[in-house]
Amino acid sequence: MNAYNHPAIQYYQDVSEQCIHYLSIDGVIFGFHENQLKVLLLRWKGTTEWSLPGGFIRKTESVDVAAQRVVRERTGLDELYLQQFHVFGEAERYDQADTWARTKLPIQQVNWSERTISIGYYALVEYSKVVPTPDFLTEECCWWNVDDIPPLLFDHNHIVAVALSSLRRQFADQPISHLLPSAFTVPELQRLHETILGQPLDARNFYKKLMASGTLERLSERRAGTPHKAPYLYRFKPTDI
Amino acid sequence: MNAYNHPAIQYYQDVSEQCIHYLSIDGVIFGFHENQLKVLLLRWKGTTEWSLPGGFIRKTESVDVAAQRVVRERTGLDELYLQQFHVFGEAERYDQADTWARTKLPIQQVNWSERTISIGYYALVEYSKVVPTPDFLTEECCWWNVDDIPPLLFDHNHIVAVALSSLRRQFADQPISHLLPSAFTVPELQRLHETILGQPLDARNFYKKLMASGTLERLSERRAGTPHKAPYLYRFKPTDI
DNA sequence: GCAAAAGTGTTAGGATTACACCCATGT
DNA sequence: ACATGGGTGTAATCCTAACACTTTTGC
Repeated sequence: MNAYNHPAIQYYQDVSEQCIHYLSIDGVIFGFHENQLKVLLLRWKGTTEWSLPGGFIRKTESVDVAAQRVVRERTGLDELYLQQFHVFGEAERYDQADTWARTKLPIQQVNWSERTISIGYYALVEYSKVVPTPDFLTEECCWWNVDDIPPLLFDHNHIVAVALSSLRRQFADQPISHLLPSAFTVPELQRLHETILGQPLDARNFYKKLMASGTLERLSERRAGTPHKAPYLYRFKPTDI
Repeated sequence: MNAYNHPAIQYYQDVSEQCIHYLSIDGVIFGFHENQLKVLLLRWKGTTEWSLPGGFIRKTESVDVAAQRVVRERTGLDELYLQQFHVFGEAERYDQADTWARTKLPIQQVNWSERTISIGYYALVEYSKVVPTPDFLTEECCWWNVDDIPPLLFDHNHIVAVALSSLRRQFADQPISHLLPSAFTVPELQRLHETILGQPLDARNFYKKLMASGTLERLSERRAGTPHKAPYLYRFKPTDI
């Protein structure tokens, strides 16, 4: 394949015609597995360089819909907890020449050296339901522990950091349901909160506060297949509105 | 003046060349005066229609800088507390035909019927320092009590509502200095907080909490020229970072 | 002097934190 | 039996909310 029929060229031509210039979406897709908060990253074809998934907004498409599209294409998931959290609008967000060189795209061919404003969204998804799927510019899509993220392309390390702090602020005082399956145990929820907060929590106080919130209901089953005492399963009460 | 030399035409031509398409900034400029939270609005030429101030982003300009520019041009102020709070990106945010008719612009002449994504910023400014200045499409710029805002052009009533709730959330638990002069009295600060929260506060508890925060220092002067007992002036301690 | 606002301390209640033991299960 | 994690109550502390009187000043 030479630079002239590189799939990026057709893609950027289509984007150029159909999408809004200078504007993009970056998605920080959070999952939770084995007591680790994870983020979905993409490895670019023929490189060892990683980035967040992203995309562009069609000229008549709602921004939220575009963000959903981005996340859906990488995860296969449709019903999403999706939250706009920041616009990254600096005139020089990163070293463009360096970054495009690292992607190994024949970017000279596509007139896409303009500056980009990016709208950051984060998604909270159920890890086990995700089918990580690379796009046509990338050859690998997989989960990374947020604590072990390598240096990313563009300013994506910064975007992840802002997403994480937004997530922490937003859920400072409410239980997070979206990263777990609909039925879960209290200790599982506690591990999730501990991971996001980055500090251990007292099991008794956690349990008490949770019950006081009145949003949980205990199911009749317990979590099977574990060693030791089988914990009860709970779910969030359906909100009847 | 006919439609062909309407200043809007030249403006939109310039914007079209120099600025990013489909993207704009709307500014919710908050002030505080006579125990009322106020917002700066513009009345469009030859109409009784009001809107928020707004503007466009130059192709190589940081979004924050563009927002500063918008606010500076309407207020004359340069050092601003400015906060990005939401992106309004719905595909159909308002009835375009209706809105453009209400502006009485010869908008058929300017090819500007495209959809717009708007980045919302709010600014907290010192009321007395503002020189409200209309732009070339508007003939009046003045303060409105947030509680008395008329039906605005575009979806600007919605934007104000979101700005206000962001402001309340953001300052749920910290004193707001930016809407008052640098030296102020505790009762003045209390009125401000009461106005933003929409509920009365207990003076003793307010005072205690404020002092406990350790961020205030009492000046030697008192507020002169008031009837009754002269209150002490305070200021926020300069943060030595 | 009197009306109006400023300035301040104490107490009660609610929420948060700290802390320890028994239970169920798989090995 | 024992190792491992689950499940739960009580007491101390801190924070928040309620509440009233004296001081100052202009009129």
